[in-house]
Amino acid sequence: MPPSRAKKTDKRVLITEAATEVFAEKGFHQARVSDVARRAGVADGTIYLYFKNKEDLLLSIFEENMDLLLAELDAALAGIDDPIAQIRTFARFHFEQVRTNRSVSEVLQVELRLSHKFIKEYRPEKLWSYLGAFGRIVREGQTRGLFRPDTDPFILSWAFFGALDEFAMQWVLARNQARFPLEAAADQIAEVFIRGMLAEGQQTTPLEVT
Amino acid sequence: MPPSRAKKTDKRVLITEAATEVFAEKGFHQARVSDVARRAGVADGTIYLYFKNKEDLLLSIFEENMDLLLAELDAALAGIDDPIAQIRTFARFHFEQVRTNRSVSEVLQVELRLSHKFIKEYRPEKLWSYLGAFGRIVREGQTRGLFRPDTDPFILSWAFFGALDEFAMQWVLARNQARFPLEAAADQIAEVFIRGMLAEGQQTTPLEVT
Amino acid sequence: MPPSRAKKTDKRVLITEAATEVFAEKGFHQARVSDVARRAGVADGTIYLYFKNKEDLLLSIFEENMDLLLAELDAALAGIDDPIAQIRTFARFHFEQVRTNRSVSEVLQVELRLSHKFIKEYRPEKLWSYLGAFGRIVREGQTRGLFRPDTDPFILSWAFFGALDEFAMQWVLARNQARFPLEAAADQIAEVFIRGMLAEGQQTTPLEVT
Amino acid sequence: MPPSRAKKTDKRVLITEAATEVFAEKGFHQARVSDVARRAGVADGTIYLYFKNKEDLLLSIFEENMDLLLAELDAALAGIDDPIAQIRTFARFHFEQVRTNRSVSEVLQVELRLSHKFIKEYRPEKLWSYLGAFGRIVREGQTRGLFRPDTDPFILSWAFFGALDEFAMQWVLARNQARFPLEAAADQIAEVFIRGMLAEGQQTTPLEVT
DNA sequence: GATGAATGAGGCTTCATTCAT
DNA sequence: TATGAATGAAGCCTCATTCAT
Repeated sequence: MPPSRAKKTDKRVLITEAATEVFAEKGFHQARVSDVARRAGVADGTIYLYFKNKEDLLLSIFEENMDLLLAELDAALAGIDDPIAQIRTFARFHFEQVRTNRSVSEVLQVELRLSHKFIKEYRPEKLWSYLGAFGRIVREGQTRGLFRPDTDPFILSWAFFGALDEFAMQWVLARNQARFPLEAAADQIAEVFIRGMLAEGQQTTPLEVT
Repeated sequence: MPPSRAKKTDKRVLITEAATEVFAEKGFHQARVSDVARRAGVADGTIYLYFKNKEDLLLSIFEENMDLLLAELDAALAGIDDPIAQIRTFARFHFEQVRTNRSVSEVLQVELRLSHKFIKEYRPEKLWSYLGAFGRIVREGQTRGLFRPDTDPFILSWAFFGALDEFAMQWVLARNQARFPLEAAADQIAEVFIRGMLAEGQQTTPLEVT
Repeated sequence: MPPSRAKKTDKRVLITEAATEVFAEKGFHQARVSDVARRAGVADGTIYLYFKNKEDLLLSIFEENMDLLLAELDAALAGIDDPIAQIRTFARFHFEQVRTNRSVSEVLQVELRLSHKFIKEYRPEKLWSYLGAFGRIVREGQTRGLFRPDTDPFILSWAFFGALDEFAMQWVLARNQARFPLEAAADQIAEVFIRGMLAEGQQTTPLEVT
Repeated sequence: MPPSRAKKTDKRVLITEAATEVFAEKGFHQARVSDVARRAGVADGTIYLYFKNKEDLLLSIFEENMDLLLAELDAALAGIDDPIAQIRTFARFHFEQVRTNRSVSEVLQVELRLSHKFIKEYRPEKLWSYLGAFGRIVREGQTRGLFRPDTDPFILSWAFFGALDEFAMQWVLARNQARFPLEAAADQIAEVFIRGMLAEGQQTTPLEVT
């Protein structure tokens, strides 16, 4: 890779990471472009070499982080066959991401709203893919007779995501984060959704301890 | 009621309602204070007789509607003894509010969360009592041996709220709202949480059709 | 005096006194009309029954306080024949007023500037009368051969007033007012001006101790 | 000096000078920031790259001119040994500055004093060194037996400054400036203070004509 | 006379974006 | 590519004044 191209990439990444942090700390509207520039160690104008405008920067963060998230989710679910185990893994995976990339998850929360509301032409398809993974698990479970056929995968996808995300948000916001134990929550939420969808006569596989 | 007091009250309400509509339509940041004033039929300055600043106006909308919401939630749950029925009622109630007060919901769901101050300092405390209602239902169900004793009412409160709230937000934001059927979602989500928490050997009471 | 007229007079005085205090504390531009109203215990609108506008209120304070000041200065100087003694009395009188009516003197300081600068048609003739008293003393001293004929009463009037007023201002502003001893200053300043104007061969009358 | 630095400096100076003129002409409160910007030939926002806000701009004018003034006063007094001659020079210097920098004086004399912040928090400290020069002259005169030992240098510093300053203000404000002859005033005021402080048996050195 | 809620013009300030270097 | 000084549109908010009661 020629050094010039490497440099270019570096700077873009630098800006993206800085923006993620700044947006997470101050909120998108409260954050100034020059804050991002300072944090990234570049000049204000440099940002406009890589992004069309402030909003584009926000969407890019969303897109890029979701790409990463999706790839990792796929990897996490890859080796698992049992839908029940997959749901548990999904929940744990989500909270692990939150814990590891706190800023990222904070920004995603906000963007979810911003992108829907103000950017009419923008559709958060990456988010749908994320949810789609849960929908597929449910449908697979239904096919196998494991889950009730009358549960709606689409509705429950949003519900499951909302449940995880709301708890994650509380954890992010909490002064005392011990009040919001992520691991316990992952298992509790997964368990409720699993049992809640279980067909008559089926039973939960035992929870594997990690 | 003396006319002068009535007038005073009217004007505050006028402004709050106008602000709710305008914020819902254009978004908080895109809305100008003078837009709200015009819609309310008052002068710009009048707004500042009742609200400290633009953000205070936004937070007041939350404050006032939450008070109302809590009172109505209590009323809705009041006559019901069965925890299972209460959960179903809770879910339906939440979505009914969303549908009935669409502008209000839009502001609560979307605009408020873009306020950094609201998110970071304000929200958790005010939601506590709304969530508390669900927590109480779960604990009562546990006491009666209806729900598993190993479910955590606190975690599930946030999860339940998150599930409802996320779906409600999608409905509010959706261009095609038929994609997000509120009644079906209420029952689906309630059912999953109920079954998900049910103790061994217990069974769901049949879903009453409204 | 009919009670209604007494009442009217009372309220005007109330407002004037409140305005003097408020203007002294916050400055004319920083003070709000409603501050004055609150301090006076009247409604905002009431002020406009007695004064044309905020500026008129300021000028009225000036006029009224200067009337009082002039009358008292005349009384203080009345029984004194010796110009030298009169100058000493003038200086002491000025500082006594400052000490007694601190707010008044603060406001006069500011108004002096405001009135000159912004109210083109306004001429602070009351101030000129105040200064005129000093000019007359000087001229009388010259007539009697006590003071040098080549001192300019007009110039020295402003100089004398400036000397007194600047020191008074420092006293007013000082956190530690002991640093600015008014009595000592009165005598020092009077003495310098007296000796400074004395004709050759003349000598100061001894300073009477009060 | 590199061109970039020169340009930056230029713009700050440009703004300061424009502000001085505009404030002198219209008064601080009547002047709009955009007036200053237009006069300086810059955009409104540019002013805020160099000054915190409008009042900071006003205070900066004071700050910068006082620094200059002090340096020039020191230079003016530098070659003179005789305290009496120094006092005359001081007075002439003060009025010469006023005449030469009329706009600056107008701002310092009038506008600054309408700033509550300036008056209450700022002024005394900054004047200290200007006044200190006079105090040192008096003390030197006392040491040499030229001035009475019972004159208080501190009190007379303020008095001297007040005398000069008051007359200067009248000159600045006067419609007919011939009424306030600066040279005559310089000599009159200096003479009064010199003779006023002279020890018994001492006599004034003759006034050198410039 | 007295009230004080309402008015609304006007200005300070911010900050995303540009562009000459 | 990178810079960062400069831009200038736009909007929140203040507060002197009015006027219906």
